[in-house]
Formats: sequence, structure tokens, C-alpha cells
Amino acid sequence: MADVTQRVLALLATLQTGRAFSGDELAGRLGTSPRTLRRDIEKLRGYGYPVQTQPGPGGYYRLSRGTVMPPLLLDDEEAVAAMLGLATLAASGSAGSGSVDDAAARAYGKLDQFLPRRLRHRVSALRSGLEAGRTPAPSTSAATMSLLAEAIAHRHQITFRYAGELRRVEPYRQLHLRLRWYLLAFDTGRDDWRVFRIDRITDPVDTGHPYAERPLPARTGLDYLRQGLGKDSQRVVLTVHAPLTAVADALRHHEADLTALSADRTRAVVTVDAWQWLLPGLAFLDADVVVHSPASVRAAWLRFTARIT
Amino acid sequence: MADVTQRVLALLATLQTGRAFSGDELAGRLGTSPRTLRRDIEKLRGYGYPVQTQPGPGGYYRLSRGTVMPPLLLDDEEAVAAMLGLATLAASGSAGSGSVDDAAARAYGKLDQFLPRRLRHRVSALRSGLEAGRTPAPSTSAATMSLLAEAIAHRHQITFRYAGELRRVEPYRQLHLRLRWYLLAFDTGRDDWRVFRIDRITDPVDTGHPYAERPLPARTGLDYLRQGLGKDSQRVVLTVHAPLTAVADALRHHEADLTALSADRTRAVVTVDAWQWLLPGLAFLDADVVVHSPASVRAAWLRFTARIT
DNA sequence: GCAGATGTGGCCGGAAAATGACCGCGATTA
DNA sequence: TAATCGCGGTCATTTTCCGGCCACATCTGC
Repeated sequence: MADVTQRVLALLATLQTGRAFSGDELAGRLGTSPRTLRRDIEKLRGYGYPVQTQPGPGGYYRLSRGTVMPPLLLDDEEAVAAMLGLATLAASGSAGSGSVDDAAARAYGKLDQFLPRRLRHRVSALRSGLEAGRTPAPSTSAATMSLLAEAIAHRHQITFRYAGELRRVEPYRQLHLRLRWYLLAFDTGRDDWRVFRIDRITDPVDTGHPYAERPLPARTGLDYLRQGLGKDSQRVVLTVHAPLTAVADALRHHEADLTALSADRTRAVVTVDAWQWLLPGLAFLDADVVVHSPASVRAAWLRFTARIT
Repeated sequence: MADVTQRVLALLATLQTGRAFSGDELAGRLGTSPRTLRRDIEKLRGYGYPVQTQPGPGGYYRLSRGTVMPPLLLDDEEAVAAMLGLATLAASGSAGSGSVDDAAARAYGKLDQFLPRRLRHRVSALRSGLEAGRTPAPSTSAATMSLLAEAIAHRHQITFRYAGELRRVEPYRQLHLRLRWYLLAFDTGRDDWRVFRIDRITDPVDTGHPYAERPLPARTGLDYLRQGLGKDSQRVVLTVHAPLTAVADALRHHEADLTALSADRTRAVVTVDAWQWLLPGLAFLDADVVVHSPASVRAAWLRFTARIT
């Protein structure tokens, strides 16, 4: 890709996903050197796109929210991904009327109308050859998510019923973690931050009442959610003698942070409620495993292995 | 404005209005010569943008999107579902370059370009309020899925490498089950039906060689897959050094037949798909366990304990 | 507080692309 | 039939781009 324009377009498309990317990662994706990437970023800034950066370890580039984009096209892979996304979403949940899975199933049926003609045959081929099994997951209402999104964008307080109680909150983010959707909000009644499961929210109402934005309680909403979910859980550090991809597969149901130590050794930092849940995945993986910390898990682990021999 | 990228971006923005522009007008707006404008248009076409032109008096350039694609097909819920589907898909996987999750992330960033104007603000509100955490999962290549889809649609035999071996198969369905994608195909080498994990398929090639369709081995592909996954269920016999009631509790999720050998020793005959699933229950139980049969499980069990110490 | 990771931007020289001018061609319209 | 307007080849010149290198600033984790 020795074409600046195309590279900048790709850079925009990548940044627009909202994720943060490290310089090396972006340079790798765009097939160019870090130096050139910096120049491209600089160029984007020159055009008025607000690219945030953060130096230091864990540094990143990220596009500020809510900026206007030039028209970007879906390439073939992206079109395929769109279909798959809808297919998998349609397969998760209860298919109740008004649920996102239901809407996804409908959208899945007609998305090809939106795609460039060149891709239509490909997408229809994809559709005719797919079968998706239902993955039981909490079913979320599309209308609720949409209402929440609007309220977040306009900084409007909302009220809703949750576990029988009426709440009034300032909504900040909708978070997706482990197949579930959560709402991060400041609960004006409790005067503190709270995370709600969106599938349990009923009767949401946008009060239209504006609120002043507060700083997030953590660097990102997900960090806060993880902290909360992780209260009762532990970070287990292990080394597995298997390639990263294999480990990712084995631990796909867990919250894991993986690092490749070498081609066939992987360091995993897994957050789990109980170390016992790690066992099946590791057993299926059939690879040597060493637990490093915490000491309590290490001890329990050794005790267990002693007991089952 | 001696900057190609900026000029092309401006050109895109101008054309996005939907109006038709004459070459001279565009060249004037962009402050360049008609020749260069033509080159820019050519470049846009190269990127896939459908720019219509018309020679002769009253000739023009125009972006054809909007007239060709009726953008009113998705209702609000469906648009939301599409975004969520992409966000979910983008969050699952390892984000390797070329994987579907990566493509989904990019598509997620661009989808609003394809929605009716009425929905754009809604979708961009949704996007700016979303954060999705990564769920480590096997990463599937979008290109592979797409190739498989084409082959299925055209009933072409394909070859690919799987676990080191070269296979030649007649592809029938791509199946999604429990966060994984599978290919149901008739393996001409083995002369039988087989299910392959798509993330483990490499070097797929559409041979172009047609095949005659066979009846599926089950009512649906998923049925067959489920049968296959459950085919290996076996009776595992073990002795646990714990009271029967405790064992019953630990194995409550399994199909188990228990006998009290003594007050604190219990014989269990459990039917499971895979012995690995027994591990958490036994680990929570925290008691000595001995596996008696089958021999294969006993061997695997010992192997596992050796590996995790 | 220090070490290391990561973004920043200046500089350099060779390589590559962009530019505008000119031209003949073909399609379209009046 | 003639005028208009997009198309694209060629060419010499100018401009930009690229990647490597470096010194520096900033931030995190220990």
C-alpha cells in the first residue's frame, strides 16, 4: 500500500472503531513504519480530526468521540463480518418480540440490500450456507439500548425500573463484556456510580433533564465494570506451554489477558471467580501448565493434583 | 492545497452531497487542474467508490450511492441490532489482522454510512456510548469464511490443510455453535461426513470442481454437529473419598449414579461428553479421587495431573 | 525515584508520486 | 454537423513520501 490516501482512509476506518491502538499496532496494520504513521496522524490532525494520544507504557492513539467522517465503504471482509455479526447476534437470546436478536434476525435477512452490488452474491452465498445455534444469553431490548444511547449522547437523566425499584440515573456508557450488556451510570439516588445489567432494565424513560458531566470513576467504563465484577474474583497468573492462539481458544469463556512468551509458551492472566473453572479449558488444551500466583491458588492447585492421583 | 489526501477527502465530501458537478466546477473548488481532478476521480474509483459520469454537454460527476441503494430498509431496531452485532463480533476474537473480528470492528465504525439519514444520529449516538471488552476466542479469517460460502453456494469441492493434513471435501454448511464456527462437509478422502473447526482450516482453495449434492446426514447441520460433539459421551467410574451427599452435590450438573462404599467413600458412575467437565465439581469438593475406568480416561487423567504440576 | 515503554518530531538522502500542459479520441447533445 | 465535455496517454519538472536515526518528553510499574 504505497498510496498515502488509501492509507489515511484505512487509518480513519481503523480509528473509527473507537478502540485505542498502539503506534506499533497501527503501523503494522497499515503496513508502514511507525515514523510514517506518526506523519499520517499528524496529517489527520491537520485535517481537523481529533486524534487523542497517550505516551508512556500502554500508550495509544484514539479518535475522539462524535466526529464526522468522510464516507467510507465496506470492503469485502467487512461485509462478511456484518453478516456474521448479525447471524451470531440473531442466534443469541430468546428471540422475544422487540429483542435485539429478533431485530438482528430481520436485519440479517435484508442487509444485502445495503451492500455494494459487487458483494451481493457473496453475501447471499454466505447466508444460504450458514446455520447458527442458539447461544443462551440474556436477551436485550433494542429499543432500550437505543434509548440509552440517545440519553447518553444528549446527557439526559433517565429513570427506569430495576429489580423492582425505580432508579434515576445519569447514563454514561453501555458496556459489552462476556456476552452481556451493562449500563454504567451515576445513580442520583445513591449518589454513586452503579453498573446495571441492561437486560434487567425495564420501563426506561428519558426525562429530558440534562446533567453536568462527571469524570468517569475509572480510566474507561470497562475498567470500572471489571473492578466491580472482579471484587470476588482473583487474578490468576499462569504459564501455559502452548501457542497463544490455542490458549485463547481454551480460555475463551474467561476474562483473560494473554501474552506470548515464545512461539509455544503463553503467559495468561485470568480473572475468575474460582480457579476451579479454569480446569476444563486447560484439560482440553492438553498442555503443561504452571500456576504462578496468587499463592493461595497455587497451593490449592497442588493440593488438588495430589488428591486426584 | 497541494496535498493529495486532503484534496481527495474534500472531493469525497463534495460528492457526498449527492449533487452532480461538472469537471470544471470540481477542479475549481479543489483548486487544481481538470487533469488532476480526473486522476483523483480515477483514484476514488480504484478505492471502490461508484462515481458516475456523463460526457457531452451538461456532463457531470456524481456519487451513485443513495440513488442505487434504497436506504430505508432497516428500521430503528434493526439498525441498532446491526451495530450491536458488529460490536459483539468485534469483541470476540484476537483481533489479528485479517480476522473477522477485525473486519467487524471496522465495519462497525462505518455502518452509519449505509443507513438512512434519519438513523444516523441514533447510530452514532450508540457508537459513542459503547465500550466493548474483548472476549478471547478463536479467531476466524473472514477470507476463509467467505471462500467457504462461495464454494457452498456453487457446490464446488475445496481443498484445505487441517491439522497438517491436506483434505478434499464437499462443503455443505457453516455452523455457529457456542462461539465457534464449524464447517460441515463430506470428506471425499474418508468417504464420510466430517465437521471441521473453521479457525483451524488453513490454505483453503476452491478447486472449482463441482459435486453432486448428497442428503445431509441429519435433519440440519447443527443436529449433526451436536450429535458429533455428544458422540463421545462415556461412562466414567470413579471413587471419591467423601460422603455420598457431598458427591451428589458436587456432581449435581452431571448424570451420575452413586453408591456409598462406606460413610466417606463413594463410587460414582458418571456419563459425560468429556471427562474434563468433571474437574470443577471435583475440585470444589476437595476430596481424594481415583478414576477406575475407562482406561483411556484414566490415562488422560494421569497425564493431565502430570502436566499441571 | 528509576527503568523501560511509548509517543514526538527534527533531519537526511534516495525513491516515488503528483502535477500541469498538451494532445487526440469518443460520447453526447442541440 | 458542431460544440461540449469526459478520458487517458506522454513527458519534464517539482514535490512529496519514506524509513532510518536520534534526542527528548511523558507516563507506568516496580
